Amino acid sequence: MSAPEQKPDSRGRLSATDWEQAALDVLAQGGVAAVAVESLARTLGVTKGSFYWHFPTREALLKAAIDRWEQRDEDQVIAHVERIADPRERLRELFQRVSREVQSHLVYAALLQASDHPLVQPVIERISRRRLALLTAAYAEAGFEPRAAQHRARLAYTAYSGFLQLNQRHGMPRMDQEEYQAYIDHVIETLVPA
Amino acid sequence: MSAPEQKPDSRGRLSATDWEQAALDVLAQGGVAAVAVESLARTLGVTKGSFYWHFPTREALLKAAIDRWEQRDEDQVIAHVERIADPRERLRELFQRVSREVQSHLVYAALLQASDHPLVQPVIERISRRRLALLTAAYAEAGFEPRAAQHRARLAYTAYSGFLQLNQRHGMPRMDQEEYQAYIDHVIETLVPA
DNA sequence: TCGTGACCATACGCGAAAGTATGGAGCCAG
DNA sequence: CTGGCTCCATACTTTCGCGTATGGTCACGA
Repeated sequence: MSAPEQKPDSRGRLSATDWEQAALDVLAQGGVAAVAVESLARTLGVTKGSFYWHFPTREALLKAAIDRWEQRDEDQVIAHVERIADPRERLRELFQRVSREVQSHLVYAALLQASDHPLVQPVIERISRRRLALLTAAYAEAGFEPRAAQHRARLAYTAYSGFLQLNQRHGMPRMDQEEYQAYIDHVIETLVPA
Repeated sequence: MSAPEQKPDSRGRLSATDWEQAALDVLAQGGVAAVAVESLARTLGVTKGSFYWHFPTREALLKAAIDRWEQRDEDQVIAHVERIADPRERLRELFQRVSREVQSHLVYAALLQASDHPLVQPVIERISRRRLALLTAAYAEAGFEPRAAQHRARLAYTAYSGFLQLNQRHGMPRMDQEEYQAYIDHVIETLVPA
């Protein structure tokens, strides 16, 4: 999580990938605004001169990092989850993954916070559609009418995204593991047909 | 919504209240970042010189505007809603108010987006606690076990806040009035005991 | 060894937005 | 009519973060 780097090339030299990874780290914690080149450079132990060799602009880094995240984490989660047949299990797995794989969801929460940014707006829209479609299909498959499936999917998704929002920095007495599990169970019990 | 101002004093002179109101307007649409003094000054037809007479700093305006909003809208909504006896009606009324009184909820959505800001963080935390307590009490009153009431309240609140997030600028094919109503009905049907 | 290219440091320019200094126009009490 | 108070304009300084210009170092192949 906080290790120096992975490919020490020969002696401290960095690659574009290193910058993208570092960008994702600070993005998960400080939001989009925290992805600043001079700040990142200090974190990586170099100066701006390095950055502008690898990337033409800050936006380029942001885009590269987000694309990287979307491919690596997001697609992987979708692919894994959509293999589960039972929709009840599918929803459970989705919410369970919020506790494990914290990093990925922190990035998503950060992107949600900055959904007005012209660069993340299409990403959020894309992911929202995909996840909503996933949930809608699951509910339809579980016997819901098309209209009801859509509504229930929207409810589940907004509950998920609102949950991420609440468990951000702003207070809200951090739930412990036990209460969290109990909450997840309650959600599944409420949003998934018996 | 876009009227010049309400208290033209004698000839164009502004008061601190005018600035706060204008700040809330742009806050609802452009978020916290949109509350800039020179931009606001242009909107009001004056210059920065005016602003820094009424307020010592930009943060002061932000705080005053948010406080104003919290007292005027938030407290009023809470007071009105908590008078309703039936929790089913209480929840329905809460979600219904998202369509009417758009302005107030837009401000809340904007504040949610900027929940990392040191000035809005305590506000969000305060409001979240209050609304969660309201919902928890309602569910408890409706016969839920204390633990279940807390969970259901959390689910309802996160669904609400996530819903606000989805209906921001970022795409998501704007629901029309009919579909919106159908969705609300579905939510109530799902989250409120028969 | 030489030189070329990858990677980085240093120093600067620049634009946006906050905040400051100061003066001016209008109104009201005396 | 005059002094003072309120509200605002103009011009300036400061800060911060992006981006640029330019040169330096180290490795590696010919």
